[in-house]
Amino acid sequence: MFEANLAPITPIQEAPRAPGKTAQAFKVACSNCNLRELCMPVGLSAQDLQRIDELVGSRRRILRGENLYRNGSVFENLYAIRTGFFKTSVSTEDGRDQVTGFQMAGEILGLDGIVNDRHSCDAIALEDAEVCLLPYADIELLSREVSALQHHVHKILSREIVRDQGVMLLLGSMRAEERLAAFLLNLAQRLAARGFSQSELVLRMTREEIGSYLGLTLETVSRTFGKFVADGIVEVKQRHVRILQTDELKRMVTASRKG
Amino acid sequence: MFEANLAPITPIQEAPRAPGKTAQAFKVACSNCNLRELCMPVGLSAQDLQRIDELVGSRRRILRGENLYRNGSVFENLYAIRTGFFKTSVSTEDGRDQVTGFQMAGEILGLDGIVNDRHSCDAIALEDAEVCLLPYADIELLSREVSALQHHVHKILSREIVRDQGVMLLLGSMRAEERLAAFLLNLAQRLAARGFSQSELVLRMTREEIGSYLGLTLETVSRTFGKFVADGIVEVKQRHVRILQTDELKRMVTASRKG
DNA sequence: CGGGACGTTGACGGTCGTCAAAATTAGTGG
DNA sequence: CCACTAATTTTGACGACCGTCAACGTCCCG
Repeated sequence: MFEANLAPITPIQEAPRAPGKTAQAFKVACSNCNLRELCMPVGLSAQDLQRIDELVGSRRRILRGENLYRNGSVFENLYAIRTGFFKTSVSTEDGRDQVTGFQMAGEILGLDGIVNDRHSCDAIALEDAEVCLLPYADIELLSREVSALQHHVHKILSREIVRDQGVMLLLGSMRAEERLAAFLLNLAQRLAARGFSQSELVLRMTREEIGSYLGLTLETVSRTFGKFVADGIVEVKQRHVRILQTDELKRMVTASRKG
Repeated sequence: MFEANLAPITPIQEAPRAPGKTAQAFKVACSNCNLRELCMPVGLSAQDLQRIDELVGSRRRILRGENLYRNGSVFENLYAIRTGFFKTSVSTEDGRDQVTGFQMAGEILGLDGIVNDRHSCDAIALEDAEVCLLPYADIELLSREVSALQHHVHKILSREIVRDQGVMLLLGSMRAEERLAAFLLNLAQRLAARGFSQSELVLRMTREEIGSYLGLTLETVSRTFGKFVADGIVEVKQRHVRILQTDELKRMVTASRKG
């Protein structure tokens, strides 16, 4: 509903790594990346692909709870998520804050920074993560020469705008049950597009973060989960959710309030 | 709060026109347009400016109530508003709908269409309007050569994303009074940036459209206006609004719910 | 094992949605 | 220019939904 449909790709495989050993500084290569179909334009020539390989500067690891960037910090890069899970949130001086999205592998972070050369929200890792740095100046340079990249950048920006419209629809016109149903369906769909189960998912965020995203309190989120369980629509064990009746969730989102 | 601050420019002057006479097909010239500072990159060379002049195809008049484009229609152009006032709204099959924004002179419409080659919302004129057509294919072509244009397009897209974040904050965490206060301040600020009065404004939209935008019912909007009037914060005569205490409106938006 | 973060559940009340009716304005055609 | 109808706005009464506050339970990690 909020994201464009993505063709399923092979599940993400993390290279096994000896415990305690620091991550090797792999040379980044989009051409080999199994997230390529999510991040990159399709139908590139081998030559263009290589130039984009060179564009991607390096990777950065972010630990759970750390900021990838902060509201007000200088904007220099876009970030492609390789592994891990993020939230973005905006806040006001007086402490009100609002989660504006949850981002997973293959999605792009940092688009908010372009307009003012500074970021306008916080991006925080909800689990240990790794991102590819995409220096914005290089993107502009290269997309002047590779029109497929140019168009792809425009699409990524436009997709975010369309996603935001969906969130506004949710926040402006849905009730608690509809919001949570839409949230679960959206997560499940995006995970499925990455090769994960369509019906089984692990929430990476707290009830409070879900509530902030959906414009609800954590108590309402908890109670609504409870109602779904009582109705046999989902099973919930802490952050593990199994969707039993996808169609019922869809019906809730689609059903008009007045009908 | 939602839009970047814009330097005030001279008020918009419509060329006087004999009644009943159809609008002349003016040759568009951005270089002479008094909205230039809103639409266009700054610091262009005369040569680049001329090339952008040529990019702008033609103008189109939209009558009040007509669609500039519809959800699902093919995306071909961006639109720069020359005169008039628009709303954009998304809707679901079941009839739920949500106003996602109100747009005025100097602002750009159509960004949602880039990602899927089709528009994902409706854009409807709230008063008779005139827009400049910006063929998207030409924008891509030219912005490969004029880097200032390229960057400007990115900024416009990014600005919309930041604006949307602000709307999410509003819808997700503010109460009725705070929402309406933020709405009025935002309108007043944007009008002031166009050379209009900061304190006196004419609403181009119904209470229902305001409500849809703010995630409220039209009754709540009406009642909240009534409360503002009773408190001496604004004067309201139908769609004419005079802001008497800007600082009080600001206080309402800034004040934490919990404080 | 203990402390803290997180989640659940209950009671209560406020905000705002719903329904209804009246008032005011805008729009249309004679 | 006026009458008539539709659209918009206002106002009231009522109650549902969900926020608030509080207490308790559970999980995780050092």
